[in-house]
Amino acid sequence: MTTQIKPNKKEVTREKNQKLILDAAEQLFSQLGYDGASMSMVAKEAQVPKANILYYFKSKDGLYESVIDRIIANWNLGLDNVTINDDPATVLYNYIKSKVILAVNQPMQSRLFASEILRGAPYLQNYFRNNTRPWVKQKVDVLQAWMDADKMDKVDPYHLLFTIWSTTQYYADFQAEVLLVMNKLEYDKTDVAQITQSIAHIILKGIGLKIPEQSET
Amino acid sequence: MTTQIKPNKKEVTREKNQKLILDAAEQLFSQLGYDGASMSMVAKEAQVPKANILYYFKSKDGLYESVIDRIIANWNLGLDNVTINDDPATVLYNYIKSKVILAVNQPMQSRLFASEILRGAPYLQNYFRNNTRPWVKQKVDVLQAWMDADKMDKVDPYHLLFTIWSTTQYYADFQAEVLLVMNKLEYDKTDVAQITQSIAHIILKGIGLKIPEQSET
DNA sequence: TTAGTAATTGACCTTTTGGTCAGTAAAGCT
DNA sequence: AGCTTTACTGACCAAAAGGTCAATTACTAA
Repeated sequence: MTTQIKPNKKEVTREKNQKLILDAAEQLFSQLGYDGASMSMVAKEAQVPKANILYYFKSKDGLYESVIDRIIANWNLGLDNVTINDDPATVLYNYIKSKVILAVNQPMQSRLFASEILRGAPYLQNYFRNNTRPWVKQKVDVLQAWMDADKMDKVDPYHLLFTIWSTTQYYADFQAEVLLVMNKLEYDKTDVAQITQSIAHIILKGIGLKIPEQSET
Repeated sequence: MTTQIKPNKKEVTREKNQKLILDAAEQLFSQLGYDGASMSMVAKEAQVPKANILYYFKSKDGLYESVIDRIIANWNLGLDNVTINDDPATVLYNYIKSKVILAVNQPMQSRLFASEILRGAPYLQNYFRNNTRPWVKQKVDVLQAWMDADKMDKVDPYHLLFTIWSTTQYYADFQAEVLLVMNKLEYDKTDVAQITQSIAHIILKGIGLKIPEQSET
């Protein structure tokens, strides 16, 4: 006899409504920024009374924080379990590729983070301090080891990471500019490959590596 | 006998006050974004009555537009007068260097543009269409000519430009993140050189060029 | 000087903002 | 079923937003 988990209607509807609200808030915050999006807009978008949002999330700040927390929870920084024994070219190529795919297909979250950082990252400070910084430190060590072993050029590993982040995120955060300059209405399917190829070519060759053979998916 | 330009006290004070207001607005908009900065904050910062701002600039939109216009007026896209006969390495190295210096020393304007683009560039659309796009087209042609002449690797010239823009601007727009990750309080004097060197190394080598000999300033 | 015009601003207005709260509805429990 | 507790929400609020305007204060030109 399996232990039946109590359905608990209350929790179910609460979770459902919270998801509705968080989805709407995420979209609006990423589109309009913290100050640009209002509680009533979120309420309207989520088709939920405004007071309900306040009931769940206490305040606008609370809602915003919850949105950020949820993104972080699903946020994979990538490059997991990289070791000195891995092949730098393969690892970095895949990292670039995955970041470009993310930037083109799911720009919202990147933009939310971007607008948050632009304002001094009031809500992300702890995240950067406690998560990103140690994560970076670890990758930097691996990069340094690769350099010491002459597997790649000696460049500042921090700036190398920033280079990868900036070039890839650019296509999400500055999408409007990219499209205007290139005179396009939206990214098309060939763009992901084109962008990945260009960035990977420049960065990998730039640190003395070769683009690895394409692995079929 | 030199033609004496009429002092015209009215114009003088108007210009002086407008500068005061625009300076304050530029700072606040770049710090807090369009929605985050209010007219009364600008008034307080500029030490001018709020109604005065409205008198000069008609509306918040008008003020914002004037701020952007002024930045654009002083905005030098760089890479002027580049021709096929120039040396790609020198030209691109100097471009990267000047952009890094700008990013580190005057991040405000870059951030204002960034937050504008993040929101879909409502006020910059025309600028991108009428100025940036043709400017880019011209540089792209030169880059393409260099590639055709085998002076550098064949990569998509648009994405090459985006790569330069993204990597350099990153240090202005995402300064908060960079500093947090690197555990610094602010950029120091060595950073400009360090950043320039890292970016130039990766990008120039990445497109088959060599960093030119340092020219003394 | 002085009339005419433009510049300036304190007081005021409407709308929207984030947020509260008292009352109602809906579970949950025995 | 009936009682308790939690979930919900319409109505409301003070503060702040952007913006107007009538009255006052400069300037300028004759």
